[in-house]
Amino acid sequence: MPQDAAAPLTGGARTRARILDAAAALMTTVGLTRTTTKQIAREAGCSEAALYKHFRNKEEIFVRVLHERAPRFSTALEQLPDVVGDERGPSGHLQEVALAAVRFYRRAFPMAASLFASPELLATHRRKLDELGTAGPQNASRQLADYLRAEQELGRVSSAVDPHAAATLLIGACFHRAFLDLFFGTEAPAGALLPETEEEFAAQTARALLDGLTPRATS
Amino acid sequence: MPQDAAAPLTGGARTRARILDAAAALMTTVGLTRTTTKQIAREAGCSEAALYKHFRNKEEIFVRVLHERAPRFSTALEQLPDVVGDERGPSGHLQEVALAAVRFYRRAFPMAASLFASPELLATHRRKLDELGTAGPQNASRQLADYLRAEQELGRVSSAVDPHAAATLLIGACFHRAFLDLFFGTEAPAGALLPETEEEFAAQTARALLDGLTPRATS
DNA sequence: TGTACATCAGTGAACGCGCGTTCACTGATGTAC
DNA sequence: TGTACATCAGTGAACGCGCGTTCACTGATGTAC
Repeated sequence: MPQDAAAPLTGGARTRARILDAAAALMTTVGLTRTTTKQIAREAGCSEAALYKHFRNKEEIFVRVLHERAPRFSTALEQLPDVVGDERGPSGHLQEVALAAVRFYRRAFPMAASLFASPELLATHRRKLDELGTAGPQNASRQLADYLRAEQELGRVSSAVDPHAAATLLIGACFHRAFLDLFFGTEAPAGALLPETEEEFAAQTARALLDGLTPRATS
Repeated sequence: MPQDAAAPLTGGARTRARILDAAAALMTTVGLTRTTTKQIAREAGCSEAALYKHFRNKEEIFVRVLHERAPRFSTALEQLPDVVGDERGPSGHLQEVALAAVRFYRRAFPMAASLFASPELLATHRRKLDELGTAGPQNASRQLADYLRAEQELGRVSSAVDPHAAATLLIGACFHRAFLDLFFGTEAPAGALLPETEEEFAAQTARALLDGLTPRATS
């Protein structure tokens, strides 16, 4: 029986939670393979031996982190089916999704990068995602494409375009932006490499997607 | 005096090259921190001790790999300034850039992911890129944006759109697609997660960017 | 109520292994005379 | 030409350190009678 998330954690469950929190934090800051059991224990405030009361070994800790601490894509994406055709319109919703996506990817990227440091862990994680069916990194653009398709049917988005390709553009841009954020770090880059705030980025990117580039003949 | 790349490598330089090749290959397949000096030596066909005749330590090997073996973005991107206004048109060139970008990122991504496993290495690499000035992950979209801006001035691309945002969309989509390729591995996914070939992806994505989504009033 | 025992989260200290690195050495090549 | 020496890429074996993991143990809590 899984622990009710709302119930206060007692006894061993609290230590377990602290271990997962510590591992998740270290994973995103110093990376998977640089994270040692000693570090996890120190950050979790317990002994190294305690780790092995809750997890079989180090790899299981990271597997559980991926399952229980991986950031979830925000409500913006999940609520898209409910906002089809509403008064706000595709532009506003695309912008909101873009903003949520950048923030999500910035938190998820280090974990994803860590996976590439450990092929077995990547395979394990991929298998779990397959079993779940609805999760996985390809699903953000799929859900966004569904929304665009629905808006197409209402005539609020041009029917000429491939919704999947358009969704891929937006999600991809956010993914890339998150990478750049992480690559250049928090400090403001002197050369103004990333001049926009993330809000500006979301607005400009969503707008560029909707505007398109080709001049139309005024038929 | 740097070694002429065309000249045949002799003596020590050949071993050095084999060490870098081996380290680059392992870096992209098993990841930075999983790569041991023993593995590098085995793959390079020399002793571990030989590594230390050519490099101060293990980290220097990876630093040199990043400088000397990092994949370069293909000619497609560098030749953009020369194809402004030519008969092929923005559509064809965007498609070509997209294809080159996917292939480039698929090779570069594991190296980038490795950087996140080692903050010091990331800082070192970023400093070097700063010194070089013209390199770095933000430059692909910058160069593409320059091309779009030039085509705008010729009236072949709508002047309503932000070239930087549009370039960001295309480059980002390619970056994301490369990630998905790597995440799901080479084997064909049963659920048809990535239905398109990379050529189809490039064509559809470039086309979606040019088409835009908003229906225009026929003024 | 007290007593005897079971359970279990958690610990300090130790273990062995594999890692990056260094050591003393070899053998081939170049060079001065 | 031969001889003596310098240089240097490369080696096998060893080193010490830090890692993940295990061990015997403790102390708190629960429970049966």
